[in-house]
Amino acid sequence: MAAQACPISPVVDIVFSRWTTPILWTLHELGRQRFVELQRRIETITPKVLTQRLRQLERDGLVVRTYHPSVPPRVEYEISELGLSLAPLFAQLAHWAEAHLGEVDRARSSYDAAGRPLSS
Amino acid sequence: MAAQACPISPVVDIVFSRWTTPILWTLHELGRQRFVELQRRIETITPKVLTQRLRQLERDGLVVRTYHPSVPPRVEYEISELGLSLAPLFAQLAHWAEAHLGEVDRARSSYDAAGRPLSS
DNA sequence: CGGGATCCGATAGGATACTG
DNA sequence: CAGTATCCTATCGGATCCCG
Repeated sequence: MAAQACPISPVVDIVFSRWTTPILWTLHELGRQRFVELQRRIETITPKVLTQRLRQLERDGLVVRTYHPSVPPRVEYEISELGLSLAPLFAQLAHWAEAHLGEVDRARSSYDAAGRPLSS
Repeated sequence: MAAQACPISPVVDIVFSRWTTPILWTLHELGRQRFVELQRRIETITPKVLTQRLRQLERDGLVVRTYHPSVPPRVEYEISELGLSLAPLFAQLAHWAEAHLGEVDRARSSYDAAGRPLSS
């Protein structure tokens, strides 16, 4: 479902699909966590969607799921080795954000200010 | 529409929303291009969606649109200065892809091979 | 607790025209 | 050429209930 002629599309689909960044970020910052903890951290996500995304991340090898058979059951999620290899990438992303997000905001303001005459 | 507790979500929304990577990549690799050229390069995108994404990228200041009033009209798109600042990020992404995409594939295979007993 | 099952509405995005 | 307009579908994601 990606777009050709772009070698990074596959990675983007894997790493930057919906909700994956908050999940990976949370796991990276706060370490191993249980399902409810993740749900509370991310706040706006529903259990259903969280499960979907966690399964996908687990399948892609970015996250490790550990099941503890007990009563009540306990399941913990943590970043895998492979997931950790994304850290520098995320760091650079954060750096870009800090450096250039203001410019984006300004660009938007000026774009919205000029009432797009669709030419010129 | 982003998720809290994750400082890079805003950037992801801007840079890695659907179709933006192929568009930015194409413009970056092949330089200034007209609408149809982009459409042909990306192949699977429809004119409507291409317009939407280009407008968004233009609004965010990542792409510059130049309108040449002539018959037939000519419109050209190119990466902006701000868009160019993403280059190292894309390079690192490509690098990560080359280094780790194989592991993702293997993880998927092994996940699919084991018929998920949902415990263990 | 950690989900799965089901229903359901919103919306992104494809297909197919048509125009300045 | 560079889009816009219209229609229509598919997928996403929210809400709710339930189960081991």
